[in-house]
Amino acid sequence: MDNRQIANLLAETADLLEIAAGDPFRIRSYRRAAEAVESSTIPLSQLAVEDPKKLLTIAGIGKGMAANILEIEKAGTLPLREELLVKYKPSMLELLKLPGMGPKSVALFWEVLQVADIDQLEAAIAAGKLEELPRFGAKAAEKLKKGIAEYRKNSGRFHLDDAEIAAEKITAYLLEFPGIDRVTPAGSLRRGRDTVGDLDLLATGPICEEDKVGPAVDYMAAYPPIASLIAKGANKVSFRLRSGLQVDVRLLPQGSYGAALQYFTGSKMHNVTVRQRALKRGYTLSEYALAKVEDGAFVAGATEEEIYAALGMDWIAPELRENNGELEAALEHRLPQLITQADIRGDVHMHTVATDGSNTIREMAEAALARGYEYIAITDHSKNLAMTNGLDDQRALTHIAAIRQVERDMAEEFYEREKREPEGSPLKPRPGSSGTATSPRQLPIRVLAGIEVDILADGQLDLADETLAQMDIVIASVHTLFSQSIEEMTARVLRALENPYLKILGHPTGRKLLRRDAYQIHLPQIFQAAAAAGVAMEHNSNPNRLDLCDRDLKMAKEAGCKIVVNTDAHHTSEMENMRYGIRQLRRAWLTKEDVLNTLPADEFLETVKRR
DNA sequence: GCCGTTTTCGGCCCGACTGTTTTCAGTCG
Repeated sequence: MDNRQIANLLAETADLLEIAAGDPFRIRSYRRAAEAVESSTIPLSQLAVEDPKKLLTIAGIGKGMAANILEIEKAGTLPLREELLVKYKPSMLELLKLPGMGPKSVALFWEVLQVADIDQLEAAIAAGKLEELPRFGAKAAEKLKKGIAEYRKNSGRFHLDDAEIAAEKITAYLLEFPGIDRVTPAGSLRRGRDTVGDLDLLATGPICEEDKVGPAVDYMAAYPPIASLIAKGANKVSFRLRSGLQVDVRLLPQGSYGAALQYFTGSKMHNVTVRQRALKRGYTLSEYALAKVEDGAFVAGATEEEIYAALGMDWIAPELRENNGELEAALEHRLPQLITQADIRGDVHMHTVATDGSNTIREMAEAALARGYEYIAITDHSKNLAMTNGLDDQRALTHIAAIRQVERDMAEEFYEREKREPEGSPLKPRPGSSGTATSPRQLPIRVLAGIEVDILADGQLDLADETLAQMDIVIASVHTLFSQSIEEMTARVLRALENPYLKILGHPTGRKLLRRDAYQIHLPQIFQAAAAAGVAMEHNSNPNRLDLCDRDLKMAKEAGCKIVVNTDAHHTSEMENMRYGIRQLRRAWLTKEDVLNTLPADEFLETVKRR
C-alpha cells in the first residue's frame, strides 16, 4: 500500500471519529498523521516491514500511529476504523464532502432522519424534512441542494495529479517489459485538463507488433495494483485501480503509434474536425494511419508530426486540441509559442513555519535556488486566518526583516564560496540573471518579502496600509466568501482592488470546492477592475485547489490582466506543482509575454510596483 | 493520540462568518 492510501485510511478514521464526536485532539492526531504520511518521501509500507522503529522518527507518528500503520500494512485497514464503520456507514464519508456539511450535521441527519448517503439526503430535502431539524431552515436546505448538484457534476472525475501519479507508476511498470520502449498518456491527461474521467495509456515497441503482443498484454493484466480487471483484448487491457480510477492501456505497433496517439488524445471535437479536413484533402484518418481515400495507401502514422504535416498543419500542442481555433492557426502557421516551465523565473507565493508552512525561509530559498529560480517571494498568511497562526502587523514587520536577512546571508555565503572556488561552483550565476559580473553585490537568489492578506467583509484588507507599504508583494485571497452571494462577494473584491498596495489578486481556496470554474465571483467585472488598477491575477498551481480555469484565464488576458503563476507551496516539495499551473496556462493559449513571473526580478518588481 | 517533559500528565492553532437565532453552534480555512 502506498503512502497516499495509508494517509487516506487515517484521514477517513479521523472523519469517522469526528462524526462519532470523539476526542478532538485525538482526531487531530489522526489528521496530522495522515498529512505526515502523505508528505513523506519514504514509502512507509516498506519501512514498516524493514524497520518499524524508524516510523517514530516522523513528526506526528508516535507509538499508537506506528502500530496503526503496521496494522494497515498487515490487514489492509485498522481496527478503530472497522469498529466505527459498524455504527456508521461508509457513505457518510462522502456526505462530508458536500459544502456546508460537517460531522455534526452528518451525525444529526443519521440519528434523526436515518440519512446515510447523498440520495437519501436529497430525498429528505425534497420531503421538507430538513426544516424540522434544529438549526436548519429553508436557506440551509437550498444550500445543500446546490452543493449536491455541484458535487454530482464532478464525482467520478479525478484530479490531474492523482491521474498523473497513477500514469507514472503504470508507465514504469510497462517499461520494464522487454520490447516496450515508449509509453505515453493520451486523453484528457495529455491535454492537461484539471480533472480526468479515466486514464488512457498508449505503449509501443518492437514487441507490440500484432503477432507478438500477447505476452505483453498478459503482463499488463497482471499489474499488482489492479483492483478489478474490466476487459482484456488482443492489444488492450482495461482495469480499475483501488482509487476507482479506470485505466485503458493499449499496446500498439510502432508504425501507427502517432495515429493512435493523435486519435486517443482527442478531444473529440478536435478529432472530428481534423478528420473532416483530411477527407477534403482526399485522406482518411483513423487510429491506425492517415491513408488515401481512393486506394487506402498509407500516408503517415508513426508520429503525430507527420500526420499534421501531411494535412498542411503545424503540430498542435495537446493542450490546445479543443477545436477552439487551433486548427486554423496550425494551417496558417500562427500557433502561439506557448509558455513553458523553463520560462518561469520566480515563484512568488509560498509559506513558511511562521504560519502554516513546513519549512523555514532559508529552506524555501535554497529549494527555489536548486530549481533554478532567480527569485521567490515569501508570502505567509495574515492574522485573519487565525488557524494558521497568521501574522499581525507587528509580526509581519519582524518577518520582513527575517526575509531580508536570509537574502543577505545567502549572498554573503555565495561570495565566500565564489572567492574560494570561482569556477565550476553550482552557485555560479546564470547569464542574464539579475546583476552582472562587474557588480559586487550580485545575489544568488532574490528573496522578496510579501504577505497573503485576507479580504474582510467590508472589503478592507486585514493588515494596516503602513505594514503593506513595506512589502514587495501583497496578495489578497478571499477565504471566507463561499456562502456569500455572488454580488456581495464581487463587491468585496472590487473594494479590495482599490487598495494601492495590493499587487496580486489571489484565489478562493477550499477542500470542498472541486471545480476550478466554480469561482464564486463575477469574473468579467473583476478582471476589468484588476486590469484598470494594474493588479495581476494569480493562477495557483496547486492541483487540489479551486482556481481559474482555462476559459477564465483567456478572459483575463482579453481584459488586459497580467497573470502570475504560483504554487502556494507550504513545503519545499510543493514547488514541483508549478507544472500543473503551466499546463493550465498553456490550455489558455498564454505565452511568456502574458505572465509576469517570466520577467527578471527587477523588471518583475518594477511592473508590480507601478500603480 | 502526540509531544515534551516538571518521566506522568497537561496542553494541544483560533477567529470570521452564517443561519436561525434572542446567545450560539456549526463550518470553514
